[in-house]
Amino acid sequence: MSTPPSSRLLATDARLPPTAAPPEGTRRRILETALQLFASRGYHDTSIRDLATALELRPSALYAHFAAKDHVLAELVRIGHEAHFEALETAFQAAKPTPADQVRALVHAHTRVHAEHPQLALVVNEEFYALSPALAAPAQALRDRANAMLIDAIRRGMAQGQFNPLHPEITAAAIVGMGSRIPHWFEPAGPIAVETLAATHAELALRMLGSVATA
Amino acid sequence: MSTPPSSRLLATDARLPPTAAPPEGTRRRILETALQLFASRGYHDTSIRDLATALELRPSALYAHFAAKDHVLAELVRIGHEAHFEALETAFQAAKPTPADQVRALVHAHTRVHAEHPQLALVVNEEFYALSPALAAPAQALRDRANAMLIDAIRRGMAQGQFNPLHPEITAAAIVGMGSRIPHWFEPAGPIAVETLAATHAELALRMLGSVATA
Amino acid sequence: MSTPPSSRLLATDARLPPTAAPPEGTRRRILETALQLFASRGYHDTSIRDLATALELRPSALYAHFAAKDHVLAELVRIGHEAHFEALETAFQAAKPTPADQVRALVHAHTRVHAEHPQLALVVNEEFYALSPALAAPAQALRDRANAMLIDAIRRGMAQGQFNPLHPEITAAAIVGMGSRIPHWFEPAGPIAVETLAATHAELALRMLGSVATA
Amino acid sequence: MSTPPSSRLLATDARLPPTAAPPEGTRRRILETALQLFASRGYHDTSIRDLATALELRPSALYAHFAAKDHVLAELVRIGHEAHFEALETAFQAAKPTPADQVRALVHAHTRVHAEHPQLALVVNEEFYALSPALAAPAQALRDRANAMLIDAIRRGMAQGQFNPLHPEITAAAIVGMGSRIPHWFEPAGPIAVETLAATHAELALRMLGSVATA
DNA sequence: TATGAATGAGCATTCATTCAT
DNA sequence: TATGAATGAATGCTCATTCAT
Repeated sequence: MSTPPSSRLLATDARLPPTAAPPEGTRRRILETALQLFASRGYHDTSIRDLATALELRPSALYAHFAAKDHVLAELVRIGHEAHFEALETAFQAAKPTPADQVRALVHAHTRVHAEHPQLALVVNEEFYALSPALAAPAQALRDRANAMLIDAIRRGMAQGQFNPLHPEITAAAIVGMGSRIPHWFEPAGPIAVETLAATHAELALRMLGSVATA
Repeated sequence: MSTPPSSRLLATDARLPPTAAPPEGTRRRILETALQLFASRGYHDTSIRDLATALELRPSALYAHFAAKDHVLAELVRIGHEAHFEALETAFQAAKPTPADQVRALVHAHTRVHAEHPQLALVVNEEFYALSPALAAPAQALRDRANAMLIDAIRRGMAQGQFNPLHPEITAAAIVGMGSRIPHWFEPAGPIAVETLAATHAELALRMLGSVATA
Repeated sequence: MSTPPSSRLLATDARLPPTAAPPEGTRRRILETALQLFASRGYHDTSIRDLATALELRPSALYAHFAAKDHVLAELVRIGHEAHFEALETAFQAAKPTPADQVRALVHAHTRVHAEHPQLALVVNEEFYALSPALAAPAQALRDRANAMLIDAIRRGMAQGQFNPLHPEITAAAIVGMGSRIPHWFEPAGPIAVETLAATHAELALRMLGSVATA
Repeated sequence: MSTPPSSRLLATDARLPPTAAPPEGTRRRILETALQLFASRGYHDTSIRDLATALELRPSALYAHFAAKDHVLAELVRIGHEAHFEALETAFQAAKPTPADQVRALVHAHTRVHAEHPQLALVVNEEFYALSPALAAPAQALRDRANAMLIDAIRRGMAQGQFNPLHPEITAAAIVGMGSRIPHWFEPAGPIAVETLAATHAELALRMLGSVATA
């Protein structure tokens, strides 16, 4: 028998993004607490009992709010993807219509969402695979649309001679990946401000793309 | 009751790196099979019975080779870290002693290891947290040393005026993170060659650092 | 492979003493059935499955009532010690305040408890060691207090010249031991009445002490 | 999860009586080590692995010496009963042919055996029930013959008007029981000498029988 | 004699879930 | 909405024992 594992992520409070969030009440409390637990110990290592204990509720009480354990995860994944997609869409629409500004806006928003909601980002990115295809489908659709926005901007930048990536697919994957890694090292209460991180990631993306405006 | 989740990673064979690998025999077969299962379904969603079934062995037989389930994971994590560290050290020593060449060599090696052993990379990066601190300690030490090699090269490049990163910490995290993301999107049997990926990541890293030689 | 062992004790019903007993319900049924099984086959040779089968319950149902197998034993040991201690205290208070009468009352009560609850006596005396120190502590404290009552009466009898034991410690151990042995040979449904046994043990104790009143 | 239980008996070395003992060698070492473990933790709580570990042997090695786990216990029980019976027989034959002297001799020997071999006495008396009837039979026969020797002496003493027990069966059980209790409280290295204990128990027996010589 | 690897049954316990209240 | 009691399947692991070497 071994000592219990260390936690994956120790952020103090697991907030749900205001938009796309469910109303106040027990259902919301369940989601917030599940977010905390799934982020720190993983979906499969969190039992319904653990969740109920943290909520000061009996396990059976949860079934008045969610049909099954994986529906709780599915709802968190849905919320995370919707908040992410809305943030990207809003940023994109507010950006000047040049590829560089659009990429900057998209990466900035992408980074903010990950830095401001690290637990949700972790659960969305790393526990996603625990969902059955049916439950994962809506989220996957949003994910594909978000990726398409970035890739489209990159293509236009290349077509206009503004971007000069070494390899567009690899570069796009690397840019998106910067966001996914945030919960693993970035501390919201640490020395780096979220805005600094977002701005830096945006400029890094342009450097990676060989943007003529930046080079 | 939901349909079973889709697999996280569907690579055909889970190879162990030749160096730092255990000798042939049942112990080795257990590690290879566990690697496959842990990579595709996660440590917590793989039972000893699943592992035994895949090995055509009885569950109790595993305990003649490993003291407990988490010792299997710990061994995989150890092997992964040792292979990674050795690859980086070898590449570093073979590189010309300029910061740019050293960064290029380190990122190239880092990328190769992740692309050639995606299951091991996934388990090492994403199931690491399931280990107790005691079992995780040796791997953590190697990880810290590997990170230090890259950060040291970056610092020297900055001191010599060769690198001009927007923010060294954020940039270092982004460079290292490119490797960690590989198993999530890169397919060894796909259209991009490992060598292309490694070379591209290396050049991307120099762009991110604002390397004068590349800019 | 050998034939199964014979039972240690085959009394028909395992009753719990009315005082210090838990209320009716499943928890009580578990204790009564566990008492029967622990007495006849021993704690370590009784599995949770055996217990559940005898109760016509599934093993997992027991865990709604007791945290672990050893908590069932600990509760039985607690009940046994409390009933024993209460019986001794009551008998002591009702006795005339002479050492001889007090010893007679204590040994009489001690004997009755063992003869009327042989399964509980057996479990308390012979499975006690299977408990961890923490779970055994409360019972041990009561045991010490009960022993002290007898030893104190013996000392006073000696001081008053009423008892003339060959060796007080050995004699006290022998007197107490008469009770512990009861479940091993005495049959409540047999030819000797409980009252006869208790009265005889009381007089035997006085003989052993060389009581002047009896000699 | 509970802390491990305390040991039932903590005597330093578990010796086998010289008579009826097996020859030197591994078989003997197994018996001695098993005696120690069975006495301190009980037969059912001692695994073949525990035994092998204590012997610095592999579990499978034990099967070259004993057919099964319960054969080890059966052999210990046999040795214990033979040593006990021989001691009683020798003492009886050396005693003067009066009932009082015979009882004195029998109780003296009975006590010595229990005090000098407390682990064996414990295992013989308390783990006996773990044996199947077939394996227990030879020991049971010796036990019955030993009891008969004492009861016979008591009957003769009564017939000759030398004993005046309150109740012969109860008194006989109490006398025999003094021996069985010894391992539970008597410490060979403690302040009471074995000879003192044996002599005291012998005189206590005569007091209990209302022996005219002693009264 | 002793070993290492394996077996098949069994262990205590936990799992997600149900259901009458 | 929430509970207490229960379920049936599964969990990681240990058991006594076997057997080829």
